[in-house]
Amino acid sequence: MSKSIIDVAKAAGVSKSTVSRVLNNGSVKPETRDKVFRAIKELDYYPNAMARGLKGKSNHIIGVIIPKVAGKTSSVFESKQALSTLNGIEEIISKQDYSLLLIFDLLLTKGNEFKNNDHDYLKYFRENKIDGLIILAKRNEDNNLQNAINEYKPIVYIGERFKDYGGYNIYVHYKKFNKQVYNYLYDEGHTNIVSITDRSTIWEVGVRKYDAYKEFCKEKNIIYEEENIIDVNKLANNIYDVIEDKLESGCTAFYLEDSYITIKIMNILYEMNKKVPDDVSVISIEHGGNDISAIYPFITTVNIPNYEMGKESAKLLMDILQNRPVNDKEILLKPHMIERKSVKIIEK
Amino acid sequence: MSKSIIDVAKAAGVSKSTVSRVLNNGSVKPETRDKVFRAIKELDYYPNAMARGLKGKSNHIIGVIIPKVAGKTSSVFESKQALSTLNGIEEIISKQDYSLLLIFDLLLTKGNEFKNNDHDYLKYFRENKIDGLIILAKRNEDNNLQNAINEYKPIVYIGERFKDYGGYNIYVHYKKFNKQVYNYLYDEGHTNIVSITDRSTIWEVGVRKYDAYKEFCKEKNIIYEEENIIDVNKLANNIYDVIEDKLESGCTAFYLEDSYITIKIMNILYEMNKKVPDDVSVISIEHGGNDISAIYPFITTVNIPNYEMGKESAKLLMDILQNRPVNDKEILLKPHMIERKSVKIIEK
DNA sequence: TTGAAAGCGGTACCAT
DNA sequence: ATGGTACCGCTTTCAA
Repeated sequence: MSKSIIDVAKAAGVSKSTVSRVLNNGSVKPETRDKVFRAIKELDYYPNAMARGLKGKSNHIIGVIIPKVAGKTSSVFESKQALSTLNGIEEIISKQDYSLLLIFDLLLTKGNEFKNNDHDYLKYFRENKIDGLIILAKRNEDNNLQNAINEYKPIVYIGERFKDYGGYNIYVHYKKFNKQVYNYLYDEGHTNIVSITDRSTIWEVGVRKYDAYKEFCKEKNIIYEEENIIDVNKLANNIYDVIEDKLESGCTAFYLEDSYITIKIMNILYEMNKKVPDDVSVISIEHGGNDISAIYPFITTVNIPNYEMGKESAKLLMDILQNRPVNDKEILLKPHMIERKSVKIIEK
Repeated sequence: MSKSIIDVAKAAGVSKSTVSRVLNNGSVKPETRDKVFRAIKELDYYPNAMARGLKGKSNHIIGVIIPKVAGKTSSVFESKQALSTLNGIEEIISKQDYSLLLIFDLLLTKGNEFKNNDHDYLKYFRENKIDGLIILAKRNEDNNLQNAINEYKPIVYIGERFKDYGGYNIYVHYKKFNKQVYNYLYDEGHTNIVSITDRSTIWEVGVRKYDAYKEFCKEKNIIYEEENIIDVNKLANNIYDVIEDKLESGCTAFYLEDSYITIKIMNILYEMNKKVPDDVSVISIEHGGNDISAIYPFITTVNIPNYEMGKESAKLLMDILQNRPVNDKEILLKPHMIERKSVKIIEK
């Protein structure tokens, strides 16, 4: 049988109000406080978080909404983006004695776009299960979020800039950095660039590649070819053929989405006996620290600060929950490139 | 302002008892039920999980204790073991509309062993935050667990066989399978085998290698050399030298702990211009599906069913929580080896 | 089938 | 500084 505050009160010879005060750092005479603490120890008493929550007290749980892409074989816990972000969140959260409630939200594919499941994540607020929420997902089309920020407890959205949102937002400018990558390759002499991307990723990185490429082509006066961005989800088992095709038609550089794709492509290039960067250049995105460079130490990569995004969002949330002043409701983080030896300089 | 059961009762023109009955599938006249549901919809009412929990009702949250190894740079969300297991858990849990509360437990290093932090994970039960618990950790020395199984809600322990525990246990026989690996290499003609392992992993796989190797040596009449098991945590930056050393002293096969170590060693062997398996044989452990074979398609691996362990443990927990009959309190799962082309047959 | 009321384990206000 | 008590939102028993 579990002990209640009344048991403690009896054991300590005080009223339950006093015990409550001790528990909540109210003003209590030191001796009384000691008595109560002794009783708590003796009885091995722990306050019931549920009962506390009833009065609107924090339960020290924050929710993280993690998108699950329906139909994708690889699951949430295999996405480097999500994992790095969770890492960052955990780093902050666990120091503050908060715990993480993972809320999985199914993303349904709808043509080329995603649609959030009707699963209503806001119910976790309504049910009072969480004190705050971090959302890692495509949510630009999510109207609920708009209302939620007024109605409920704090919500931090991680991903792209959420226009007209007005809530807390940690973001990276995906289109911009994608363009920077294209420009970098261009400056090294590459014009026939093929991206292999993954639109079914949880964030918008892949999606923004299209706009970036379009702008890039326009600015550099290159003919825009839609097939120069390949969505792995659309490829069945013919990646090999597609790569071969692209190489034959003059592609000099591959821009790869993540470690999974990079590994796949590197294996294929190896089978083809193509050398990087002598035969073809390669540039990749690292979503989780050095997940690519650990395997291929010579590949030039762009590092997306997912870990930092997680960290910043958790910090922000903690600040809000603990009534510390918040400077910026929106924080922009920037990817950075690490040049290694996988991009060949092509003389023009 | 959030709505309460009383608001619904008023709107529906019934008493709050009736609303409660509707919510909990008590017997209510169909028309009344309809009225109440309509009111619930209209008001956008959600029962407060806290208030429910107060009466001992399930809150549909299960906890997962995840060990964090203190001082290790790589974090929880980078351990393939933990991730695969979480994947399995998530797979089951989310179908049943439960969510996961992650509880991070710091593991302190104490000489060669680990010691659990004084962080008391049982408080999550005492505080009524969770309905059940899955523990992924080294806990063989944990006495609290012993009491906990009687005192609290269901706990499933994943890892090794937990002797004299009496609780729910999903396990793999680590020593046995380690020995099978050694025997396999022996049958292919290898006797000078070096393991590169990681004792600071969250589970006992690495630790059991020592016993396995000892037994193996005894049975096969090989001189047991402690330095033939190398703990990466003890190596500073001289892995390269150590590998070179071992190769020079006649080592014909490396038995590698996980994908991180495998990647590291493969890179070093590449630098040394040593070919696998011509110059040296390699066998690795996959903790997360094909995390190694995706990168090195020719490496022979042993697959530890972490995903399945997660799945089984979650199933078990769900069965218990939902009062379904439970057949086995202990479930043994078995790793399996996939032979590829990284082990050379040595003629004697 | 339904309603009234007690109680779950706390918090917080009002007295003393 | 401490105690008494109303109340948080819900479940459950008892009576009607």
